[in-house]
Amino acid sequence: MHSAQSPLALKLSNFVALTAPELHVLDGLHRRRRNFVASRDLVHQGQTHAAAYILADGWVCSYKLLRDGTRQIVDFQIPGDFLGLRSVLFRTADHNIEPVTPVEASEVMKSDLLLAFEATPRLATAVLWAASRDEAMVVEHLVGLGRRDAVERTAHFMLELTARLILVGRGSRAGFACPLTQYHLADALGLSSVHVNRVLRQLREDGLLTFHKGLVTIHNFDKLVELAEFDQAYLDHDGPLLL
Amino acid sequence: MHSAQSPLALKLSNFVALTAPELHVLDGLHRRRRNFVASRDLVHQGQTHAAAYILADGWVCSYKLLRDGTRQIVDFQIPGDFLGLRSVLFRTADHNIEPVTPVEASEVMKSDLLLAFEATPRLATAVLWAASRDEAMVVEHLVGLGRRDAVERTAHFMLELTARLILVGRGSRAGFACPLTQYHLADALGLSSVHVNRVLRQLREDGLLTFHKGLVTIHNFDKLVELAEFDQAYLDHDGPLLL
DNA sequence: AACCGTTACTGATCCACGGCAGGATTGCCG
DNA sequence: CGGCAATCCTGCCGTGGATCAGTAACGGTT
Repeated sequence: MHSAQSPLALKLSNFVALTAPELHVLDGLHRRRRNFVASRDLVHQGQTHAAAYILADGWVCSYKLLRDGTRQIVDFQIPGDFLGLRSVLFRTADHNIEPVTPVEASEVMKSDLLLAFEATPRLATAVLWAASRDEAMVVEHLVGLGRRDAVERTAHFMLELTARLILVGRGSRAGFACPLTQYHLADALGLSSVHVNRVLRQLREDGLLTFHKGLVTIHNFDKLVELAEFDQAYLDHDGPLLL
Repeated sequence: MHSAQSPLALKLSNFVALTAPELHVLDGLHRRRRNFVASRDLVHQGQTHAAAYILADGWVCSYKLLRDGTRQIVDFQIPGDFLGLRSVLFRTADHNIEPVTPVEASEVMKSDLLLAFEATPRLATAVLWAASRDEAMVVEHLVGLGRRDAVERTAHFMLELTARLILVGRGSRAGFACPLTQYHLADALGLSSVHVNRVLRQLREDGLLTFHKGLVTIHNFDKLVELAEFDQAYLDHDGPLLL
């Protein structure tokens, strides 16, 4: 048995108090460790039969490539997140997945997952809950791209990351370690990298947040939430809150 | 037994050839008919315990409201689509749902759905497939908001609608009946209604598509696909293609 | 008929953001 | 040490689309 809890177990324990046998089953999913280097695509558009993974360490991003060479990052995955769940259930992948950092992940096969779910239904519910939460975040992302200006959008994005990282014990309201470049931010936020730089400067000058040297420092959490119109519900989960 | 096939049955039959008993089960979900008038919200943000529906006739939209009064429409639902699946599985709704037209829908309860899935696993797979397809469309929508200009985005959106409507027999490559106003388009595309108007004019002047009097007429399908960088895979499904 | 609400359409002005171009900083590698 | 590649940062100018401020066309209601 591992000494430290996996990020996934940590995340799920925010929603249901997991029993020892459940934790054990979860642990069983983490055999078959694999490592990937940064920047070499892990999955690419059109690929059939990609595997699914649970991220143990490192960050990856899922993105779509456009004809003119630009790309739109749809989502980042951080430790504890599932990776390519959809593309394992269904035919070909419709997007690319690229490691942002070196990545450590556990390959999970469809059958293993289904077995685990059968053995521990509460686990299945918790995973579904987490997946549904991720989907809600994609929707928020969409809303941001459509209706928020660059500053609000960036602030919102940072808060979202904060909320997610807190769940896996890798961040707090004071900040977190962030391996993203300004180019990554640009591709995710639908901005040019030049403009991202300006936005970050403004956030810094307004005393809200600093993005520097792989470290995001939040100086004024409440003002940031106010500015971004961030839904606090993501953060206010004092203990397991599942049905 | 109903004389005409339900839009949902029609849609699913694009992916799996449904057997008579499967169709029967599907039909059973369509008891409990309900009607809604246009424009009065069917579900609103924060509402707990909203029901799930299968749309039989009419269009609805799901949107998020922002502080400044603007809104972002995340998706439209057309006949054959599920409605609020997520918000029935999980606690409170995080978005609003508004009928665009008068709507006829069948209320489905969690238990009914689960029973139907148990009885006919292939049905469950088909529904999952459809849901996953919808999710992919939300992602495409996101990409459009982030990285496509107004004209491309509008063109892409129209093609997406076309593809979806074809599946339920309410459209063709020549066009479809469209109850949306230019304000709806604006809220979905992240544009001002003024600009939507200009974009539609340009599409019309370029001989690509006309949006007039509740009718979308496509004049040059191929050029539209080219302009919007639309993924033809959505349309090329000659017969059931599911595992 | 006169009235009203909704939707479509247009022109003038403004500004958020993109594109380009160049400089500074860092870290890596021989 | 010097050279190279990322990444970060900034100034200047162009532009896509927002905003404002209307007009026009169309039911529907009384």
